[in-house]
This record gives sequence, C-alpha cells and structure tokens, in this order.
Amino acid sequence: MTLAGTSRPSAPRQLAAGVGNSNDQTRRHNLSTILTMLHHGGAQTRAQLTRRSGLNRSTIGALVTELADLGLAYETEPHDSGLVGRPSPIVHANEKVVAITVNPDVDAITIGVVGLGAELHKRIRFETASVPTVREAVNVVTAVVAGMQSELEAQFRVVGVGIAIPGLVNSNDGTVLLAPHLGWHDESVAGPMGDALGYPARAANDAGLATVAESLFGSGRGVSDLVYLNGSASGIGGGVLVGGSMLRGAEGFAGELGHTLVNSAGIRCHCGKVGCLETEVNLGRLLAVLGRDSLELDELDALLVPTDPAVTATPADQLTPDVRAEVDRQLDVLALAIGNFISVFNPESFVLGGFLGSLFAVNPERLRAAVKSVSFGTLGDSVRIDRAQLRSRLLTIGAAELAFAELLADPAGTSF
Amino acid sequence: MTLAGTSRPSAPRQLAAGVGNSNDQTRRHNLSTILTMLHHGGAQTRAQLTRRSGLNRSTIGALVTELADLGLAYETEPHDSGLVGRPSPIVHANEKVVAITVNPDVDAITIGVVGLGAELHKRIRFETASVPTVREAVNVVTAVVAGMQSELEAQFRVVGVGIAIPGLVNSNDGTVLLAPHLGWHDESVAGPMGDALGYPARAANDAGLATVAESLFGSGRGVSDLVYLNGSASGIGGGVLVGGSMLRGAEGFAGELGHTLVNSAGIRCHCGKVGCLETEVNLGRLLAVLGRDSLELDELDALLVPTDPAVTATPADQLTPDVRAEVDRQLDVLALAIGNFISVFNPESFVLGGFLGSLFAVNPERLRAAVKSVSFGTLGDSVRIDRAQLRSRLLTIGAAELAFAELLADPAGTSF
DNA sequence: TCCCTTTGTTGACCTTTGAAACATATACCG
DNA sequence: CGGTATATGTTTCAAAGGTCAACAAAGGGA
Repeated sequence: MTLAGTSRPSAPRQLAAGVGNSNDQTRRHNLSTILTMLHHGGAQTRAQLTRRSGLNRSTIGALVTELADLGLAYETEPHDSGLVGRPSPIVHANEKVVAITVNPDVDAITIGVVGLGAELHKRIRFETASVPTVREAVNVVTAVVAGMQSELEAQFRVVGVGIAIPGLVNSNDGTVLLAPHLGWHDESVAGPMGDALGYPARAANDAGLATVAESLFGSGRGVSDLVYLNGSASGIGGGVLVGGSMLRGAEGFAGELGHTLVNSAGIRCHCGKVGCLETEVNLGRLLAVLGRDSLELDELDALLVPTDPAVTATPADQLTPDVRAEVDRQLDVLALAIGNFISVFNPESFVLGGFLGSLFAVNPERLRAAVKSVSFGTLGDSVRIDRAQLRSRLLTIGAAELAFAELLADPAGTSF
Repeated sequence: MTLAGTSRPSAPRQLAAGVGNSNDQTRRHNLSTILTMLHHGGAQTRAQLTRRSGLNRSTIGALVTELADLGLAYETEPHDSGLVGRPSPIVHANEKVVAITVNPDVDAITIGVVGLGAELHKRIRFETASVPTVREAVNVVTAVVAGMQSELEAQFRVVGVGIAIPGLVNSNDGTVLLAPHLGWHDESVAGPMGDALGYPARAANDAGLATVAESLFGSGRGVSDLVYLNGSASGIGGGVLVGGSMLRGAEGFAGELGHTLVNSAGIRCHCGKVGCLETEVNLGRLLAVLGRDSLELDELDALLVPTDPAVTATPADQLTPDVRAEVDRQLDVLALAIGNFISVFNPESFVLGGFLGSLFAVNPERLRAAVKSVSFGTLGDSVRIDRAQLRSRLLTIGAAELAFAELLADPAGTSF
C-alpha cells in the first residue's frame, strides 16, 4: 500500500493508511504516496517513481494519469538522459495548485502564495501600525487576498490556507491558546480566517512548521529524526521530527524546547519556570553587549560571522572581548540544552535557525566540541549540527505544508 | 487497510503499511490489525472486531478463519450477553503462542514464557553468583530453556525471544552498546542468544520495553502519548510513547530521561554530565536517610506509603523529619524533570515505576502540585500522573512484546 | 541498419473487500 | 408459547485494485 516495505529498504517512509476498504483505500494511499513524492521530492520520471514506490509500472501509469486528470500533476517531455532505453516522461506536481499562507507578527502580516513543490509564487508583507488583533489580521488578509482574487482565479487553484502562529496553538481546531507577543489568548483563528477567505484554513505553531519546512526542503532533507531550534527576538521555539513526523503531543503543544531547564540558578522566565533556555540564550543579551537596540539577522551575521567561509571561527580580534565572552557563554549554554535533547531524542541532526544560526556560525567548532563534552556518553559525537537554510521563506513554506496536508493525504478526496 | 479512519475516530490507531501490492499487502495489514487487537485488547466478539476495525462482517469472518488456521487465534461459545440478535462468538488470541523472555540483571537472570494476550505462563529466576557475562547469560538461558524443552514443544509454540537489557541497546541488530551495571560493552547479545536457542531473538532497552508494557497492559492503557519513568537501584530509565509508538531516535537510544539536567549545581553523573535527574533522585540517598543498605521495593512501600488508601499522604508523624525532607526534596526535583518533559512532549500522562512509584505514593499531591508550579503555563494542570501497575511482570511482558512484534506485523508471514 | 535495453501501454488474471440475500440465534411481547 | 424484531454469521457475486506478461515505442551502441 505504501512505498516503504521490508523488501525495499531504500524506499522513503510513508504515513499510516486509513480504514478498511481495500479498493478505495489502497488507491487513496497510493495516490497520496505519489503526489507526496512529487511535492517533497521534486519532479521526477515515471521510471523513478516506479523504482522508489515499489509499485508496478502499470500502476504508476494509472496513478499518474489520475493525478493529471485531477489537475494535480502534469508530464513533460523526457530529458536527454543519455541512457539506453525508452525515455521516461518527467512528472511534476502542479505548482499552480497553491496554498495561501499567513504569518502574523508584531509589526506586519506576511501573506504568501505557495504552489506544490514549495514553489513560492508571491509574497506580500503588510506592515501594521500596531500589533494586530485576530480580527485585524483576518481583515488584512481578506483585503490582500481580495486584491489578488482575479489573479488567483485565473492562474491558480487554491486548496487552503495555512497560518503560522508564534505561540501555543491547538492545531486540531486552529485555536490559539496563547501567543504572548501578539497578545492573543484563547482565540479561534483558523475558523474566522477560513470563513472570511472561503477556503479551509488551519493554524499551527510557527516553530513546528519551520521544522517541517527545514526537514523537507532545507537542511534536514532526508533526515527523519531531527531537532530544530529557532531563536528570535521573542524567544526560542523548536520542533522535533520523530521518525519523519512532527512531535505533536496529546494537545499539540509539544516541542516547547525553549522552556527546558539549563540553569537552576537562572532567572524566572515569563512561562513561570526558572532557568529556561530562552532566558539564558537570548538575543537581547547579545544586543546588549553589541550596544544595539535591535538588529536584523543579516546585520547580526555581518557583525559576527566570518566572511571567509574557509575560516571556521571569527578571529578573536574582530570581536571585542565582551562580545566574544557573551557569544561563548551562549554557545556553551546552548550546548547544554542540545546535550539534554540528545539524551531525550537521540536525533540524527540539529538544525539551528534565527539568531541561533548566527551564533552557531560565529564559532561552529566551539558548539560542536561543547556538545560532545556535555552529551550522554558518546551520543554527542555522531550528531550533526547545521544551520537552517530556508531563511526568509521558512515560515511561508511551512505554513503551506499545513494547507497542503489534507490534499496530500487524499488527492482524490473532496474536490478542491 | 487499517482500523483507524477519518470516518471512524474511535477506532484504534495502527501502524503504517508496507509496500505496493494491494492483494497481499491489504490482507497482511488486516490480519496484523485483527491479531494486534486481540493481543492488546483481549478476547472479544467478532461483532466487536467488526465495529472496531470498520471492516465488513464477511471480511472479519475470513480474517478470523485465517488466523485460526494459522493457529494464532481460536473462537469460543458466545457469552450470554443478554442482548437481542444472534450471539457472536468470542475470538481469542492463542495464548499457547509464546515468547521466551530474558531479563539479565546483576544478581539473577529471569526467564519467562509469555503467551499472546500477555499471559504469563511461567517465570524462572535464576540467581547468579556474580554479575553474568553475555556468554554466561546465554548459557544459563540455554540450560533453563533446555529444561523446559519438552514442555515447550508439547504445549506451546515459541515464536521468538525478547531480551530486556538495562543499558543502551541498538535494537536493530540486538547489540549492547553499554550496560554499565552488567559490565557489558559493545557486545552482540541477540545474535548469540538466538543462535543458542534456535529462535529469532531481539534485544532492547528495559525501560523502553517497560514503557510499552505499561502503555498496553498497565496504567497507560489507551493512552498514546505518555512518558514512563522508572527508578531502580541502578538509576532512572524511561521511555516515551509518541502517538502510540515508542520514541526510538536515530540510533535507537532515545529516552534516556534520567540524564537530563535538573540541577546545574549538582554532582557529576557517571554519564559525564552534571546534575542529571538520576543523581538527584536516587534510591541510594533515600536508603541513606532510612539507614538501610538495600531494600526490596515492597519493603520500601511498607516503610513509606500510607496503608490506608483513603489517606493520600503519609501522616508526618509516621516518618522522621529527615526521611520526610529527603522524600520531599526528591519529589520536588522529580517535579522539575516532569515539568521539563511536559514542555518537550506535552504527554497525556506520566507513569512512574520502581522506587519512583513508591516516592509518588508517599505523597501524590505534593508531586502533582509541584508539577503544576514548575510547568510551562497551564500545561501541567491537565497531565495525569499515575503509578505503574505491572510491577514484577513489567519487564517480562515488555520483552515478550519485542518477540511478538514480527508476528503481529505479519501474522501469515514466515511460518513460526 | 540491426540489436539491445528500458519503459509505456494494454488486456487478462488474481486477490481482496463489500454488499446483498439468506440463515441463524437470541430477546421481546402479546 | 409462538410470532416479530434485531443482530450476526454465511454464502455468493460484483467491483476495484494491482500485478504480470506480451507487445509497442524510443533511444543508444556497434
């Protein structure tokens, strides 16, 4: 029914299937499988799909035809592969099938249009005078989408809306339990947004979506067990990929990695605990030693990170001792947290985003060495640590994934 | 293909299916589903299987017949249910289909015979003069099994061997990376054991197996997101159930929950880190204030835990102030760790085993209150905390699950 | 140009499930 | 006590999916 089988260890891992019916269910699962392969793995030949799925040539032919009929995929002329044998046509996920993404922040709301294959068609950043309320966010998005309506109708097929929220979200019903920086508290977001736009909408925590995005299209490609840690002005968020799927927890609040203990003698965190990672590894403290009020990430990189890629660590003389000391302190604390996560998750790799990425880039070797020294036994030796790749596209692509989820699970389902 | 479907939310969650072929694969999956339901959910009527699986009456009939033909299930006369309609026969997993379980410890090796449905047929505790080596363990088990051979052949069908190891195990190949208390280091265990016994053998970490056992047959029944913490003389082990399946990690070493930070000013742990949970919450410290060298768990309970079940906390005058203070300190530290795990996993419940269970039973309300006060926001309010139920059967049943895994995944596969 | 390799296409075949009709066994009710 | 309603097992048959084998197509290599 799926791709991955005991007899075919190289095939990608797939999601669980649904209920009884063989006919319907089998086909649904295989359609889902193929479309997901195209979306996450990019365009590929029918022959590749055949090999990777473990399904029969004939079946792949039928499935691709059905996906094409559904308008979800299309085929193009074969490449000049140079190999013997009949050339195999290239199958593409239809990038005109799009998700609308919404990313509310304290000073702006970013709206995106993302196609299958993570194709970023369009992005609009709408600056707000003040921190938006839910109602304001809905209004802004409705207005922006209304402005694009004719273009959307003419060129695209919208399958849904994905909303990335910087806070605690119950992703089952799209309710925000608490988004401290937005001041949102116990509010339904996905419901009103979906009603206003006329498309099904889903909301989830931004760090979790970022994890998904990096794991599918960024530094974590091909990795099924990874921990993503993102540092922003508002704190440290994270997400955990376990066996290829997001760690959600009973209520969908798992992965609050910024709120784990790193210093018993630390200060009290806004979350109520003491010595949380996000109180110790903190952009504010970094800015303080840099003598700055605020900073864009690119500026931070320019200030801290060695420009010569051959140089792994910034020469000490480029940074003042204060800055150097603070960076090192934060790296060491971060290592402590990573050491904890290694004991707990034994992941294949860590991906660091936001200012954690900059911090890491200042001196990757210090962090790697520190992680080794504070890890359970030798577990820290084999773990990979990378900087996030997607940067500004991260949340937009992550949110799109949320909107695509239903389509990918059942491509022939309720017609979009 | 499975049980759980969007249209049938109450159906149990199932594992992912295998590769392409519909015919073979569909049947395999459904057989697996039904046998798993019988094994984990106990004997039930065909009508119940029909409802819970979402499959058709006819299909269930065929599947049950096939399982019966395979010798994995049998039917008995219907109960006098008192309901209208034709009575439905009761289907049982065949408890004569057994796993041999092995649980090596510092002073003894426990060997068990466990049938489907977690039926404990037999258990033998073989005391060893000294800490056994792998070779000695294999010899002991071989001898014990040889002694039971005629009985096994006459009454049972052995499908495999499950070995629970107190240490780091690569459960893919059954190799022990490190079992400090046994002094085992980088040794293959499942291989030699399986060869000696002539059955397929698998090995895994004991705490992980305990987690599985409690989640299926103990305090965690029906819970798909739980954290299990076990305290023994050798430290604190744990396991995490995520969405119904064990958190394994990239190399199978996830869940070393005893080695997460709880006190930055703590002592160095044997694992190389500082301030680990298992150095702070520790049976040795408890024994020290009790003035004892060693203690069986039952004795500990008798000393600490209120006998009257209506009393939630031991009256202060039953414990000396020293003991009381140490118990409270350990409970508070444990709460800190649980608070961390809540941030990370957002589980539905925690299950506490070993001396952690006793500690909890001394004063459940103190732990619950402390957890609330050190949890991320209100996440600590809804989490359930229970004491483990399976006690002495825990590891035997957990290890059996390991041996049953292959059979459950493909009941009609390679004939056992 | 001919052969080989690989892949798409087509139709026959096998397997599985589900649905319907029928059979069976119990409770309920007068 | 017998008829009716209800629920479930059983049997038969149709629908649907996938595989397989044979054939066709398209390119490389000699």
